[in-house]
Amino acid sequence: MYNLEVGKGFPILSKKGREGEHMSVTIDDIAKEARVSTATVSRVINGSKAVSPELTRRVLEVIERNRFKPNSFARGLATDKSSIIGVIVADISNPVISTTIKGINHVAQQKGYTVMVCESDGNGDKEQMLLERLEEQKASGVILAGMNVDHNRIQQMLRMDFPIVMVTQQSSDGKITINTVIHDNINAIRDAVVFLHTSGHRRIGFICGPENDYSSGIKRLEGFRTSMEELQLEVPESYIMFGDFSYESGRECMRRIFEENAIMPTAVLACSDLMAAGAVSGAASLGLSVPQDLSIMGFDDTDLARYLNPALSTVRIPYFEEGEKAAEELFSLMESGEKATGKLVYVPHKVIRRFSVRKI
Amino acid sequence: MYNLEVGKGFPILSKKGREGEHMSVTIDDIAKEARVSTATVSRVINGSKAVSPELTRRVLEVIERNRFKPNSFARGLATDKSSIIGVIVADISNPVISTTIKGINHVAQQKGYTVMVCESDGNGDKEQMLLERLEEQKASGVILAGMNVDHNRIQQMLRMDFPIVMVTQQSSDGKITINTVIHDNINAIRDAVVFLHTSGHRRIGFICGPENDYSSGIKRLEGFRTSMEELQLEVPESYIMFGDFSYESGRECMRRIFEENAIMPTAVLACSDLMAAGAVSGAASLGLSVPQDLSIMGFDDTDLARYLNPALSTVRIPYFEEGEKAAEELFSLMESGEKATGKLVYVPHKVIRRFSVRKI
DNA sequence: TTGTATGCGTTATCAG
DNA sequence: CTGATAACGCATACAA
Repeated sequence: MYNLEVGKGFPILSKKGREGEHMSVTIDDIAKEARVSTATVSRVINGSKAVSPELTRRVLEVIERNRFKPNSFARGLATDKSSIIGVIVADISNPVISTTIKGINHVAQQKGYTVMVCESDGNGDKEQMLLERLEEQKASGVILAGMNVDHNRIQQMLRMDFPIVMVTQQSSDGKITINTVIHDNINAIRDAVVFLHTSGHRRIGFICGPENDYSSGIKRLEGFRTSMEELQLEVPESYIMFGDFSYESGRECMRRIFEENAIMPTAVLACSDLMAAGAVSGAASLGLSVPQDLSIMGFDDTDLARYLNPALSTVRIPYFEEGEKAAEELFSLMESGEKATGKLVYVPHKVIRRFSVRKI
Repeated sequence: MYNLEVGKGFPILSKKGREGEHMSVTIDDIAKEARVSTATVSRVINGSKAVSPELTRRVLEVIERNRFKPNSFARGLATDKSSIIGVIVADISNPVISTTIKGINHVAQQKGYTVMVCESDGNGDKEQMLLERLEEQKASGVILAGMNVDHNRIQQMLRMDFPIVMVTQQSSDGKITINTVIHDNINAIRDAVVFLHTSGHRRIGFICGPENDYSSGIKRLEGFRTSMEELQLEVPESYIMFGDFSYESGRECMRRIFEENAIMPTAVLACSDLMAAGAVSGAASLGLSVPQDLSIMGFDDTDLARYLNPALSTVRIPYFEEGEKAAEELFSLMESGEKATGKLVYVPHKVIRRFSVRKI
């Protein structure tokens, strides 16, 4: 029963490989033991075609008993597909990013996929290299989380073997060709401004992201300018400072706002909780206490916002859900076989009132 | 030249697959175009055996020109190895963990490996499932980062196809069979206690991790008890509270220390910066300000420690380096072909003085 | 519904 | 140093 004839005249290898290496059980072993063909085993594994209940039971039993796991290389070789999805990020230890990854992971795991997290350090060449590595690995899809990419790179990416979706940031030329899930930066900032306005603030400073960051830099600044205008509030240019989302830059921007203005704003809106934290610290070192002397508002609603004293009023971006949706988009693309449909999905934000902004 | 005879009588397939699918260039294409055998191409790709300069040049040129990337499935099938290493963590958005992952990633990337990050949510079954998934993927090795595992599970793990190393936490039965890289919890806590003692504190409270956490719970408590004893300092049991490393638990523990003690400690040492942050907040809500009324010290030296006001004195654990070393250990295991050697490597800690502890 | 026989792209063995 | 070719384990078109 174990020696099915092989019609080619070469010797049958015994089950153990060259040097007693750990040979794992294969679909052939299962087939023989269950007295069916490998095709049948394959069918029950993949549920691809109907198999009689009797055989199904028998096969399943043998699979179970031998703890058979299909070899993913062989499977990949045969199908040209893997069950891995890649995620490229600039910095995995950034809380916003890791929360997004968590969301991606959550749905990927449910779908039986594993995610490969790759860090680019914000380096374009490295990013390209990782994309290629992912292509070698035959990733079924990839998600770019928090990456700032321009139109040229988008075009290159569209040529990859897998669908790509962006999350948290969108392509910088406005033409979204790659599917993207994102929060509405303009309206999120507008809502923050309105919140400040409602609290009685009229002179509002702004600590911005870098100018070369489309979604989180340019867009948010645009949101700030237009909403201030709508409210008919004036904004001296010296009320606007460009940081880089870091704590230190928040501190520095605060200092410059203080130094460059005879009349200080009564509130400062920062584009990340981290910069807001820096701003609070900077204000303190300038002898200003928050919120008595100055109100400060953050953005993101990372855990940090709650840990600070005073706890930060901020706008919550649901990064976990954003990651989940991105993964869902990716899977739907993978299922439809399309590289990109240009779909853009938004995730809702929400102003969170805590103690760093006071009513005046 | 393109039609090498095939001696078996079946038709030669044309290069395009069934439906104009994206067929990628294979080693055969390269071999034909460079007028050599696939074996030779394989040799130059892997540098496995000497190939004449002339052929090497020719092959390389063709590879370059066609942007040939070996198919990792085929390669894996032939070698039974992948260039994937798995990392299992409980919570990817925990800063301590993500920093460790960053370190792992750093060396893995250099070595040409990609890492697969899997989240277990601290769930044992899920952890087992992920381990099996990694086995299916033929991961070359896996790192357990910050996972609390007991002896039984270690034994199971040793049966996996790949070497495993633990980082940040060690096996809970003291017998280290799995290679691990870790910081010295006992001495780190001792150094913190000595720091407090040197600053004049004699009544010291302790906010501990959970009792079922071997490395970060039990060990640190042990460090606290023995070092207090060495210093001949008394510790009422009501000075010791068990948290779970969260901000909220830090707050709660602080409250209980306050409620359960007529004579308050002058300093409280928390086993994570996060709990220390909670403790600061808890103290504030009790009318105690830090460090005037009470000194509080953290552990880990996450970024949060610097962001807080007052900035936390704490003990720095170099998690990034710890991750790097773990990866290095894993690679050395992979190279030697051993599953485990029981090696234990320590990473140095350091007390960081900031402003949450005052001299008395 | 089930079985047979390839092909998938590499590596590695074994001859030259 | 080089070439021919048998695995590697699975999926699937084609037969039965």
